[in-house]
Amino acid sequence: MFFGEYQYKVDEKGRVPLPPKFRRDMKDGVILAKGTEKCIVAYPLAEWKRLAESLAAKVVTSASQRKLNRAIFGSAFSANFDGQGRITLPFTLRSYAEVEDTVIAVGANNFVELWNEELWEEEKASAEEQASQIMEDMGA
Amino acid sequence: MFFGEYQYKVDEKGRVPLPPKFRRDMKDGVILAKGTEKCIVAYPLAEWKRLAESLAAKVVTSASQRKLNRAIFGSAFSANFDGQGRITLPFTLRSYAEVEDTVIAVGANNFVELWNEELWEEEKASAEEQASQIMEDMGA
DNA sequence: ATCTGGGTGGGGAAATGTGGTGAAAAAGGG
DNA sequence: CCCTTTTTCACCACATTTCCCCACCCAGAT
Repeated sequence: MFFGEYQYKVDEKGRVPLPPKFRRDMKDGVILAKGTEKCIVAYPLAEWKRLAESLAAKVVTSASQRKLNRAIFGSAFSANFDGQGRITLPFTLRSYAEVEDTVIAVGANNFVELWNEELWEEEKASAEEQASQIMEDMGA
Repeated sequence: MFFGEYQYKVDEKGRVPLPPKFRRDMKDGVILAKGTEKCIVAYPLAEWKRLAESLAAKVVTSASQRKLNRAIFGSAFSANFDGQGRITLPFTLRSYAEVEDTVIAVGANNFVELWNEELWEEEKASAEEQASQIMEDMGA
């Protein structure tokens, strides 16, 4: 289970460390993919397989099946930790998430999200706003 | 399992490298065929055999089945990797998929698709749209 | 003060992408 | 049927990139 928020530098080669606690749950391998929001998502290998299977099972027609396959598998990259606990982010993903010299690693239960710093601040603010809105609705 | 998206050059002879990870799962041989969408599909030999058998089981039934068979088997070519990990794409397939001097190799679980760059961008956009739709329905 | 764990930076060896050359096979014409 | 021409395929060579390992620094704990 992943939680917490950590800030790291991205070096010239696109390498990013992940928190030691996260590494332990990802030592079998990591799959990187585009998030629905503008971020990079890192799944432990087992978790990603589970997700891919449950998605593949959903679809009926073969045309949409193929299309879905492309979306799921096409945007995925496998990554490994080096001796220092870093993974290299492919250029296409960095560009998509606007990750440059700083990255925020956010634990999100089954997976980890990697964000551009400013985009994360916005996302967090709006998430908290929504949360307090929901809380109010529940209280009333 | 194939996944990820890679861009390569096609040289004057129609040769295209595939990612090293893909090669390992295709070292027994590759079959190239027309995709249902406007792309080239590359199957590992084992996967191709499986596909051929499941088609052969249905072959007698209808005229449309026979047509499908001809379309698939008629457009199929076997290919081998050269010492540099490249395969040569037959001219008919290149022409069909509008592949010229650049190609995108996309992993799609059991097989690999080869796309013209612009056509792939279009396809990817619509595939991702569909995928996020499904994700929302699932509540993932 | 020393030791340990973790973040950052850099260098060197191996792997990979790309272009080219030559030999063998195929095709075509005499 | 044989010789010539063209095409195809496998191997060679280079430049670049990637990956893996080593070294340093900083902070907290012992």
